[in-house]
Amino acid sequence: MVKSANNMKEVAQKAGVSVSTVSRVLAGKTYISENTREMVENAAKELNYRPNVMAKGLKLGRSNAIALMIPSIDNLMFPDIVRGVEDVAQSHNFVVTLCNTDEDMNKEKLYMKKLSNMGVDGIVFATMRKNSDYVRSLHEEGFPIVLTSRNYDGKLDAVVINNLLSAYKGVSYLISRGYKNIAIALGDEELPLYQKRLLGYKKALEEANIPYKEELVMREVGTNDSFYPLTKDLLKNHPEVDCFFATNDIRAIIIIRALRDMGLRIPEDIGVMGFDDTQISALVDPPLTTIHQPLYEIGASAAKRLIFQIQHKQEKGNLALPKIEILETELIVRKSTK
Amino acid sequence: MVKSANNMKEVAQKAGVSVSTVSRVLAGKTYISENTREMVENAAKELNYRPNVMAKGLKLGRSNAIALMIPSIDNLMFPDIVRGVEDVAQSHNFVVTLCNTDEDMNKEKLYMKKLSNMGVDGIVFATMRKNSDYVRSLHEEGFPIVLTSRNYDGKLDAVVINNLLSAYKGVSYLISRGYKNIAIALGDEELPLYQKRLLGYKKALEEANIPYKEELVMREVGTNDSFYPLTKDLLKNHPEVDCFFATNDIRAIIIIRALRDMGLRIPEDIGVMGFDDTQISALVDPPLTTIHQPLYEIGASAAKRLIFQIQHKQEKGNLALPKIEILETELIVRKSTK
DNA sequence: CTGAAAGCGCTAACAG
DNA sequence: CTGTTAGCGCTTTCAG
Repeated sequence: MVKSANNMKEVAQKAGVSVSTVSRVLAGKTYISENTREMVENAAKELNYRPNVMAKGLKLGRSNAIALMIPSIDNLMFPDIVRGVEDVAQSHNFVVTLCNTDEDMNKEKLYMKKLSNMGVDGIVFATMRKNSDYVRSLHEEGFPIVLTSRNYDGKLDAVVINNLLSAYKGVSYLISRGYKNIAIALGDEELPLYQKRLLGYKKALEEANIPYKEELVMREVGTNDSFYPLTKDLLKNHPEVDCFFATNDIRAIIIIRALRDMGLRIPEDIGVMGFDDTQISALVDPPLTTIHQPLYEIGASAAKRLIFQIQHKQEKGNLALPKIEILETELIVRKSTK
Repeated sequence: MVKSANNMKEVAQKAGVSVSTVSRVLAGKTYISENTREMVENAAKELNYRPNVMAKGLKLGRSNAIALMIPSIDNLMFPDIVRGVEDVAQSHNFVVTLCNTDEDMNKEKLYMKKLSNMGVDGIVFATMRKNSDYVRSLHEEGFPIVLTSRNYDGKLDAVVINNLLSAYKGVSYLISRGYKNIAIALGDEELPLYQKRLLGYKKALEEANIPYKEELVMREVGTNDSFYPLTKDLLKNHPEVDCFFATNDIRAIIIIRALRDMGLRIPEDIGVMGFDDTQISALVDPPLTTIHQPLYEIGASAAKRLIFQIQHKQEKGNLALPKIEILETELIVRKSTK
């Protein structure tokens, strides 16, 4: 195999100095005579020297890479989070490895096994679940980890939103607009974020003295698409429903489709509210009234915190105490509610 | 700093054998007595041994990672391509580093500098431009590279679609539906793919004996948003226009918005066709008639080819001759045309 | 200010 | 079948 034939040794030879000198000028931390510095820099440039990432990493005990675990980049929640992560990673001279897990724990474990020992210096998990113990034990070994969006318990760093409050704000708004019989479309209830959104919904109803009815809670069976029949069924049994609070934008879109196929107009006949404010929500018809999550900032903050932990560990030998960062959401009123 | 304290040496000690033996059983290629194999495997399991990616990479001269350069993951063209790349990478035991370049050559060069020497074993570029000479020279050094979507010239591997033919098919369909005055919304004309789509448009017109009119060509100024005023202006000056052929879906959506704001109904009053068939095109109103690009397959094929080249180089010492792979597109008729 | 030497963790001859 | 040894390319003492 043709070797890359481009290393410090060659630069050293060309410049007529030792490898250690080359290392020193390229690191640029210590004083070097102006003369040799120039020689080395020229030699490096002429040979188009590019440092060997692996060698450096092996020696220094770090890779300058972080990983980001997400369910799937196809889910419109994640492109913005990824951008946030990558932008701050880049500005700190880190590179990011993207891992799509499809919510498959085995896939995730495989990735972690491959990456945890020098593959990356830390991991952002947007995939945390109740039983992700392998994540916790990796953290206990002292491996830098930051959670986003999902489960968190105070033991690990996390950057999240206040789901209860956000749902509460949304549903309160609906009530303030005169809606009285609001159904809710829930996601995977194993995830605390959906439990919290349900709680927020309940709280808003309670505060308005609207009785909570279990029958108005739509629970996903399998995929998002299940909300299509669910919506039709619900409305058949409860024609009094005048609004749907969907716990994400895709569900809102599916509900709208079902409603339209029943001959209903949005928002004239019935209202629909989304959650997340992903890229599509402004583009669909009608543009969605929804709760904006600062996705980019979530990614950016998570990466910042992760890199902080990586450096902390590098310098002090251990991780800093975990911190939960809560970012603000915002109600975005568009055209899917009256 | 607390070292990860988990290496072959420890496993070897615990198992009472030498490091090379550990290496051998863990590699699993050569015969080892059943006895020691078991000892080693147990020791490894008990110590939760995870191989050091960097050490292995340095020794073997490969990282088992590939990079993917894209303009931005926010652009809905790319999530599917990324999934395609990652799925095949994963199945070949590679990991993928995602690089958002924002079409910024300096950012891209920085990434390449950082990744080219052992950072990754090869790169998929979805960002190729006329003047991306640094990509070509990296390739000439023998570095595995595959292009997608953009420029290509036969010197580098590429997986693409036939843009001319696809546009031709699309516009021919429009003509067959009775549209006679079709405007076109072009993208960055430095990119051959848009030149080709224009050519396809022209060819379809020509074949139908419809004269090509330069005035019906809308050229982007700055961002996609420029098509909003552009559309209004065009229609003011050319009220005879009965259809817009947009060279991507986002542009189609913006045009639709402009048209609606002028009081026009789609498709009753005027038609709009998109291109790409990204995730949103089925979700917007009206759902877009568009040209489907097999985005996932593009990513998957590119990754396959890249890994092939990496292995070829590994085994034979040089790259295989470049190959251009052309994937099929498909006309998707939805509701934005009559 | 600079060179020699050791070693990060792993694999691959080379012996035996 | 297994141990010893060298070395991947780099950084970092330790001398000088």
